[in-house]
Amino acid sequence: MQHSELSPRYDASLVESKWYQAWEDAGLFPPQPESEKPVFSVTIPPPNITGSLHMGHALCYPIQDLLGRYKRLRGYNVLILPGQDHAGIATQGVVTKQLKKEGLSPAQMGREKFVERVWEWRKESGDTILRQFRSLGCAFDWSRSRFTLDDAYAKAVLKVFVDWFDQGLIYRGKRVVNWDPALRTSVSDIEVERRNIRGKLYHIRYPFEDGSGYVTIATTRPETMLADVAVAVHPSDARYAGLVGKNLVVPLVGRVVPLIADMYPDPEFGTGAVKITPAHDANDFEVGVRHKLEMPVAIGEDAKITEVGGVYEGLDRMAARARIVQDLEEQGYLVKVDDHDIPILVSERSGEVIEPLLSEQWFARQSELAKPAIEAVRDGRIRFFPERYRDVYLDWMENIRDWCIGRQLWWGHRIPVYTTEDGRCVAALSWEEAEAKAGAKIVKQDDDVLDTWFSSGLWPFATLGWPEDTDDLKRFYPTTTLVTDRNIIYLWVARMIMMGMAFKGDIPFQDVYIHATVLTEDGRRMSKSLGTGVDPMGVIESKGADALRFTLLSQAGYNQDIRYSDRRTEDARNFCNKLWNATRFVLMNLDGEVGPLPTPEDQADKWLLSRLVAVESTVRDAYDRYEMAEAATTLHRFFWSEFCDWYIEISKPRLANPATALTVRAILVHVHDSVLKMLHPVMPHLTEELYQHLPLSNKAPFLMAAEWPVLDADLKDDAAEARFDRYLEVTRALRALRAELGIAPMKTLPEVFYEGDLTGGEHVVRSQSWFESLTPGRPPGPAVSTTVAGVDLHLPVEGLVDRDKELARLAKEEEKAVADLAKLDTRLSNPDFIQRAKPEIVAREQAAAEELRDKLAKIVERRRLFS
RNA sequence: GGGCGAUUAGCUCAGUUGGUAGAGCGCCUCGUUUACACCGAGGAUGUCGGGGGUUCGAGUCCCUCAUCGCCCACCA
Repeated sequence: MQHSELSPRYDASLVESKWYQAWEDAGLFPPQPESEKPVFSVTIPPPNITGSLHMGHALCYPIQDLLGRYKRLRGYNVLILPGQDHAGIATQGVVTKQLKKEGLSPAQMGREKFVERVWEWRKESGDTILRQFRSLGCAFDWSRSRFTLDDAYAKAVLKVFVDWFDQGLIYRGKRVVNWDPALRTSVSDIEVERRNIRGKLYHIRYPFEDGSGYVTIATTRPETMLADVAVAVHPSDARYAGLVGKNLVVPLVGRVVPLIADMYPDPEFGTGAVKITPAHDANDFEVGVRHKLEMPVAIGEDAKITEVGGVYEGLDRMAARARIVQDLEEQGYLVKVDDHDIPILVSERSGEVIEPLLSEQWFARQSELAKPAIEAVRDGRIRFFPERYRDVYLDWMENIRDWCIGRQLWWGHRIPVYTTEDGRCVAALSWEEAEAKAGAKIVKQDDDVLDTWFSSGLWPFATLGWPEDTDDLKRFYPTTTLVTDRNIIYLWVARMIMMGMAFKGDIPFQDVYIHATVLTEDGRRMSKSLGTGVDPMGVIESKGADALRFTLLSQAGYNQDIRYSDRRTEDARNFCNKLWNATRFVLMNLDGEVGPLPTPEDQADKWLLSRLVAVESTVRDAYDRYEMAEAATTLHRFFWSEFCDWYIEISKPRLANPATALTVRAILVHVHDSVLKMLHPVMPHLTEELYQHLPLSNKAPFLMAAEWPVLDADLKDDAAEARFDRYLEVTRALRALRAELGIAPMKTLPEVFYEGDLTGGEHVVRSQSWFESLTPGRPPGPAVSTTVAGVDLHLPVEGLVDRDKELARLAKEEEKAVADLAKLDTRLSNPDFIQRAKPEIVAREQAAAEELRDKLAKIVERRRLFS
């Protein structure tokens, strides 16, 4: 290909989809079928089919793509298995909302029709997500894509349920659950958000049945008194000594309830007496169980008062509260009302206030399952990155509670429990199997579906074909790495580990990388409803997927938040352009194929190759530790500053010289090639395009399928780097001197003089400070001078120098040197420092002080010349 | 109430094992030279959240407080 094909400006839209298609056509996404290579496997967190991808996804999935691409380059056989999650509650919510706009409701349609409708939506949303993954450049194995509600997947889910059921790990029980009255389903503890709101604390008088006074209780939810079955006090509470066992009458309701003693009430709070409503409060439920109390339900699934509430029946919970408070007041039961901050639970799915509600639910016992899952993390078979999340996980697992696995929804895996004519329950894979198993006629299947996380918990092995003992399962399980969000450590990560240990007897993944949350520029949550979200697809359209990837990946390490800023995408876009143009420069200066890498003789070559070895090692190590940001910024800086700003500039005169051109060309191409490979995991499309233009002798058909750079460690040369840094320092000093004298940058001047050692770096200093010649010694005529890194520099001037300005410049130089020297002298005159600091530190400081003294003497001399 | 993270230049962030504070953006000055103005050169800018302590030496280690964020927790 000719360089003339490259325009002076990079246009991502012309490049990205082209290469994505080419990779896919070349079959580079699936793992190689027969391969001796080590395996790297990932099953991606299946996104919910609730709409389109957001900025968090634009970080999460490119990280996984980055890892896959990196490992491919490093010689691994890579599987990145994609898919989607049916996301029961969330999806049912989305579709219900859509139906509402059409004036329809799930209830009207019936279960079957509704589920059909959700499948239609699944197709639509699924396609959108797929398209977006592709535009992000994710090289996932689409041929193995899975959906958590596919037939094969469902088989795995049912098997797990039936096994656990038969082992007695799944049971039906009455508990107070988090009831979402909007979605009419229970939701798990980890899907509700605790919020404090300003509310009231009502003090209410409960008279004794025998008329001997009353007990005052405090409550924030007076409407629940309709279902009160007791009043409890702490057994040690002296105020109630002798009263326990007597009966009280619940006001308005008239129910006669006992005063009981229980450890639950806190004598310090309020009056020390608590009304007990087992059906509407989890704590009260525990008390109710301990004391074998009745558990009437006064607030129903629709959040309205039930027939238990007598005259209040049919009122909404909020309206009921108002009425009850009013009635209490009128009838003289209300003692006082205080302002009080009260905690409420809000459903993360619907935003509705959760109603704690007693209901019959399916539960899975967790404590036994947790044990091996705790062990696996404790003994390091599973590692968390960043490590701090290990403790977060362990804390939760060690206090794990039984898992309410049933949801009152239609969209999901229907619970495979069947009831026989004679009222027995069996779990089975199908209706027929249930009849066979029970030896009786089945009359109905349970109406509920499983919590979505029950099915996603099987993801790392169900996607690979389990329960069949497939080749994929043998080759790719346990997977290598899980990349996900910290919000679902409990919901998902913990469940996968438990289920993997239980059904595969082995960990589901070795590493868990928890990525940062993407926030807005001012640190707020990105949310569609708040209007603070930024659409990743818009960024891709305007600046390209590689620019977006670089923006996010260059901020991804062990941090917990990332603030997304459009300005950073501009920088990333500019970086793309820089890479593009550097390639143009290299190509313009080539003449046919380049030879193998020569042994560096020149100081500039030694320096660049030594730096390359260092960079490669840093980048490889950073990728290995999931420090994507470190890798990306290291490459950014190396390429822009060291390769472009210095080496390319230095190479310009050397390319014009036939004696050095061949070497320089080979090094330019070699280093450029290495950078493209190392950067490919971050910016796959652009690097592929540029790689395709390089005239390499051992070129792979695709950069994506190439090999990670293998460098000769002997090229690392610390002495050469230190020496070269001095040339750069001298060059910068000369440029600064010119700038201070008002001489235009890059305008070549005839001659500059120097005293000191610049052996091997003369061409660097001369060309980069823009002089025709760099002459040892002092100039015959007048000059302005400076000293840096032990080298005296003299720039001849011809009466053009403003005497006052030059004196001012020297005064400034002197002032700085004096200040620096004073600091050093203070340190060096401290006997403790001389005695206790490391000798090499002391020597360094002494040498620096010596150099400063020398410099000061010279400045004094130079001032004399101008005064 | 407990745990975790953050606090460094106007903004967004780096700062390895303690050894005289860095980058990008923005700002000021200069410059279109045949890779790139989505560029190059030079420059200005910091009581490293506050207070203690350890140390010859602390942005870095220890204690403590403050502010912001996240997670966990049964106070009616």
